[in-house]
Amino acid sequence: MGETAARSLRADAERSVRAILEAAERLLVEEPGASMEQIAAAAGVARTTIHRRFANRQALIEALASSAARQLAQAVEDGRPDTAPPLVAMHRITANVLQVKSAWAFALELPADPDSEAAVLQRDIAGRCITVLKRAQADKLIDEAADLDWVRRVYYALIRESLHGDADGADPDALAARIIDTLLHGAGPRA
Amino acid sequence: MGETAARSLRADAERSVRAILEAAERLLVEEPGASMEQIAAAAGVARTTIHRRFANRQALIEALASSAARQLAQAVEDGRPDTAPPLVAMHRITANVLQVKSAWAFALELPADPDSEAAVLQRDIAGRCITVLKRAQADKLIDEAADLDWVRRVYYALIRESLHGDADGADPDALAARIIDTLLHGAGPRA
DNA sequence: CTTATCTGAATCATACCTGTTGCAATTCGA
DNA sequence: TCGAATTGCAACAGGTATGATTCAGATAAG
Repeated sequence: MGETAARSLRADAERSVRAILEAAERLLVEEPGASMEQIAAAAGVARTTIHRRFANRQALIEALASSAARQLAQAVEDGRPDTAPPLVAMHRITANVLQVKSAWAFALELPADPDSEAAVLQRDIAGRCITVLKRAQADKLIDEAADLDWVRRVYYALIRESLHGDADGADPDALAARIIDTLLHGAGPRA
Repeated sequence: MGETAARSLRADAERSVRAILEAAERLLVEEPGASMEQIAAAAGVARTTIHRRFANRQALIEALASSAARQLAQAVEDGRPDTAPPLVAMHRITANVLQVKSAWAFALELPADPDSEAAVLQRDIAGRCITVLKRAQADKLIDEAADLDWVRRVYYALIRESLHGDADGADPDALAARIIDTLLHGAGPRA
């Protein structure tokens, strides 16, 4: 259990798994120490059912991280990082990522075991991110001497900060615009 | 117990309190759920001694947060935020803060109760921060239309990111320089 | 419809953490 | 030096989380 993709779960079982993962995210983001009992209750499921699907707490957490990472990767992909004009791609990706991250904040902040599926996906995503930044650099949007890894980290930090501070109601596109603008120009006076 | 300043603790008792707080920071930053037993062991102290000084886990955490917040406030103050030239103050404060934050990462990331001493201090510090930014704005270092609260949040995020990613060995002044540069100019091409 | 699967409920055993107390030994401080 | 404060140790009580097991009933699937 707790594997990447259980082979052909019955429909109701699959529904249970989803409910459990969503409830876990909802509770753990508020209270990282929440008990399996509480998670089960929030999922509208018996505690035994969780143990049937996930061998232990650890397995549940890992499944949560994998599931969220997969959605995040999809969000990035949907922004066409390889084909869209860099600035457009950055905007779209940022807006998409903001939405996924606001829904799976706990799972995506989790310190991942380097061998886990989640970690692999996160590395893929970081690679994609660097790719986009390189394309932006080629378009003179980013200084040619810039350290792209630092730029990527700043980008991540801006996203995180946007999520922490602003009410969920805020328009993702507006937030994305502010992030990109800050990333490229900082706070200094405009030319 | 667990008060802001215990009145005249005996020398050995004060040493114990310090050892406990330092051990708590050291362990909790790695494992937020570490038991009192583990903390006591790391502090070279019996578990009962912790309970003598701090009524319960909560009280220990709050004392930890207060202690760290006080040190952070001191670090900011040492940068002369009101009198030094804005750019100098920003550099000095950033370097000082980096050092304190790397030593008390757990305590300073703690979600503080709005009424706690730590929260009050954090608000004071944020105020000081805004003050410096205003002075920088008056000196044309920051765009006159900039949202200073957002700038402050970005500044915090850059500090956090610097701490997470870079080995502790890195030179605080170099990190501070990069933070300020990124805050003011972003990643875009230089004029 | 019939079967294989899934679920909830009830139990059980185990382990761990927390907070308290009593006491003897040690250490600080005046 | 003498008394008070502090500490370690041991033990205890109360609580809670975890995981496993069993079984009868509900539900999806072919």
